Amino acid sequence: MNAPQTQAELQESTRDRLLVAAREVFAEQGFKGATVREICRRAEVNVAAVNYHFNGKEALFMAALELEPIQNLIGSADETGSAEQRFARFIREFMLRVMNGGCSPHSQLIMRELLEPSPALDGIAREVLIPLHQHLTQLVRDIVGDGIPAEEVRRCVFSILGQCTYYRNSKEMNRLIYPELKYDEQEIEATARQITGFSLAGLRQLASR
Amino acid sequence: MNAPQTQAELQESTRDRLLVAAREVFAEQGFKGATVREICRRAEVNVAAVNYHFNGKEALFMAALELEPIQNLIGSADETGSAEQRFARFIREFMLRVMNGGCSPHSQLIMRELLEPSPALDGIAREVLIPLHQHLTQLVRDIVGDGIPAEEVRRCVFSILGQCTYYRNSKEMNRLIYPELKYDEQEIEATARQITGFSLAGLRQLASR
DNA sequence: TTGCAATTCAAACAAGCGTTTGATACGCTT
DNA sequence: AAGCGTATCAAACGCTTGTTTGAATTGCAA
Repeated sequence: MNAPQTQAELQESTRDRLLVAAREVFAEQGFKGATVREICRRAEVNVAAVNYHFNGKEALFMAALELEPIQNLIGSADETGSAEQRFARFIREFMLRVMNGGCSPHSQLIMRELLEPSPALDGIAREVLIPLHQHLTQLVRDIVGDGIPAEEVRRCVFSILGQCTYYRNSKEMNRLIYPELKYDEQEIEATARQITGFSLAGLRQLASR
Repeated sequence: MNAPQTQAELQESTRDRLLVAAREVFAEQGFKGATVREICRRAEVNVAAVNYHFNGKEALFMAALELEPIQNLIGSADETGSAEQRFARFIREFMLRVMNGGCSPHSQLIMRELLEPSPALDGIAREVLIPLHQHLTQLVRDIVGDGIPAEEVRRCVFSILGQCTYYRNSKEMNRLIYPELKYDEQEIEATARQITGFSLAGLRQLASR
């Protein structure tokens, strides 16, 4: 029974190849910029496959999103240690997933969605962004204590997420300004430490008021 | 001689109306998402006007960019006061221009370019982003002193710009998460204070090492 | 008024888009 | 081998895109 049954299971199925290619192209070009023909060319399948296996470009986009990886980041958070330690771990995990140095285009896709709303924005907000904000808000609250107004905590969450996403989103642009900059794992770790240290300084200042 | 000479000067010229509409639509939809027909519809001109007065969509985009306003932000910087005071003023000025609460779509357009590279990216980098980074780098350097390695200063600049751009770029998304959030002038000022305070804490920590 | 260049316009153009079609090939059961 | 549902394919569909065309209109000088 462990012998391959069908040709579809021998070689990676058309459907799966489509999903892989779709994530790449959508991440690079956005929903509008990506074309069905380019996706199919990269997946080496016929254009009609998109409408056969999914139901059009939009449904393919939804399927390509696969929100679980980012959801896992929040769900599987290590709850041990001090608030600051948990915060540092979270930033590191987040950055490793968000920068696509060896990482899947999932995050790139979702990050892109963050600023170029598409038909999938609602679902992403509900399943990823709101939990993300809630998780980060709790982490910040644990650090600054209960004496800080909610809107200040919210702004801190914005400041933290802003730093994280900037590195991802302006990669292309930064390459023009700092051509020598490489985004290897070492640089990502350094970036995570920078964001952690920078943010903790801001949070501690708030906590000490 | 102060009487209006031509009809073109009586009513706003076709060319100018095109530029205004183009800035709006490009800012809202990006270069790829914007359509010539939509721009012309809003400007109430014929579609052929784009290719008559400019030379196609791309040239219209370049003309619509008008980099001066952001360049002015750097050029006309008030150089009085301490480094921290200059930094605070800069963040406030920057945020007021970047959030389009009553502001022209110029900044929105340029900010959009920051993450959705278009044919104009090179020019923008040369004329706006590099001076912006240089200016901010100098401000940071003035605060942290000369003892800090250049790459750490660079990461600080990233952290600061990240905060500034996040508020702009994830406005749409944040409306889904915090529906009650309004981006009036008061909120923008509060945001600028948050970014300033948050960042200064991080910079002071670095300076004290 | 006449003439001329600049401007505007409706219409059409070729190219690209997402999607549909109908035929063909394949894998599996009977 | 025949039959059947699944999967693939080239081709075409209808639509939108940016751009071009050639005629009509306008503004101004002679």
